[in-house]
Amino acid sequence: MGARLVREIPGEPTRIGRIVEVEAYIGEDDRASHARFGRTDRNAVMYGPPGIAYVYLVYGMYDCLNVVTEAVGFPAAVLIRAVEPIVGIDAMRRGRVDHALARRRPDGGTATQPSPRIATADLTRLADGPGKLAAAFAIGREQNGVDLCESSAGLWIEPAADDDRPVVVRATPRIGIGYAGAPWTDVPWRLIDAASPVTARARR
DNA sequence: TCAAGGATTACCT
DNA sequence: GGTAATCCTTGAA
Repeated sequence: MGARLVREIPGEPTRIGRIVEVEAYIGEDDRASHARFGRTDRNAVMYGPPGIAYVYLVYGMYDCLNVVTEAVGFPAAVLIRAVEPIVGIDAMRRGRVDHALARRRPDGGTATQPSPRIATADLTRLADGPGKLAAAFAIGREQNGVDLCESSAGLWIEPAADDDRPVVVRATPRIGIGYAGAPWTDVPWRLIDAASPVTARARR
């Protein structure tokens, strides 16, 4: 929380965002975790070393970025749910629009497809969800398995700057995991920076 | 092989 | 506040 997510793509401006919302998924016992069925092709990186990106597709249309945590052999990860845009705002907007365009079906007839209506004007809504964040930072499953502790893959995480605003942590239940059942639907493993304008509309 | 459903979002009422 | 969109992964057959 408060750390900086950095994205470097050749020919594009650098993107930097301050992490203000995350969720933790811890072990095979956690019925909300992708590791709940044990090791599979999809979740394999969760069983590897910490500091690695785990990127997966949700609902057939959005990618989500996680950071693997814990020791080798123990599956755990932190889902990055929202960032405050700091650097590369226009590139983030472009990422959102590009994602929306890619989602459109080819127009087979005369019907006009509406242009993507992406609310890119409001900075607090540019990357305020896991799918939006991945689109804004041009992150996809190609980044699954990259080392987030070094810069060679063009995607990494840095500590907060010394003069960054301190994080005010608020913990709540995780979002969208009703299938997990009690007690997993209630454990407060979602963390929010309560002082961030990005999380001001956060549920609960 | 098959059917079910999802760590979300945008758009509608 | 409700729900469609959309593709993969998963467990079961």
